[in-house]
Amino acid sequence: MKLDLSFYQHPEVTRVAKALLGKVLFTQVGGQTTSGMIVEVEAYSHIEKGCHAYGNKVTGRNKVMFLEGGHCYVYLCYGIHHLFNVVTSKAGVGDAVLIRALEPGQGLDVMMERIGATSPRRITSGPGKLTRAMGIDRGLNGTLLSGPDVWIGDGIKVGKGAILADARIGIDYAGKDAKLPWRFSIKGNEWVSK
DNA sequence: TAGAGGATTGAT
DNA sequence: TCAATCCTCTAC
Repeated sequence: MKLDLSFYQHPEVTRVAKALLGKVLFTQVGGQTTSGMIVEVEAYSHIEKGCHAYGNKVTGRNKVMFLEGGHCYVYLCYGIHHLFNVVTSKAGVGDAVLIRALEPGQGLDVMMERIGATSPRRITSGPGKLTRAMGIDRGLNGTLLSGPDVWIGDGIKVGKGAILADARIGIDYAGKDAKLPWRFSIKGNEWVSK
């Protein structure tokens, strides 16, 4: 069951980020269907420096972030890794949630083959790896999560007490905004990134 | 048009 | 701790 696009259009990006924990991300790429439960996310809002949309600056790369909630924002980092984000809020705002880790579900053998792993352990534990495992690349940038290629479905319910909030990773350049506790994960889940 | 740097990862 | 690796943004 795909989530309704209104799910993503809530004005508080941190609330959508927490609500995404326990949901299941599906992709259908190259005729192969893969899925994984979301266990770790980070929220990014246009009001803070860690975000590509900071200062309402629209560029060729980040323009997808200013579409309405429910779009995919996929971009290349360090020339090597694709990172997968879900745009939230209304059109013109510039908020998004980065998916950092999944617990593998359907299509395990396909994901292992894409990573080149022989064991399912840690094949989706990190934002760059999960996109490779799921077959996500920039061809999906700007697509809608209600489409046939990538979507998010209902999963398990994660209670407030089971959510761990921490500082985000790899954005030291953002100054004090780097300390915002906007990384959310499912407490004790073994698939969370290290 | 050139130069710098990045929401990462895996090897040293 | 550091290199891989290339796209994006900024400054000239």
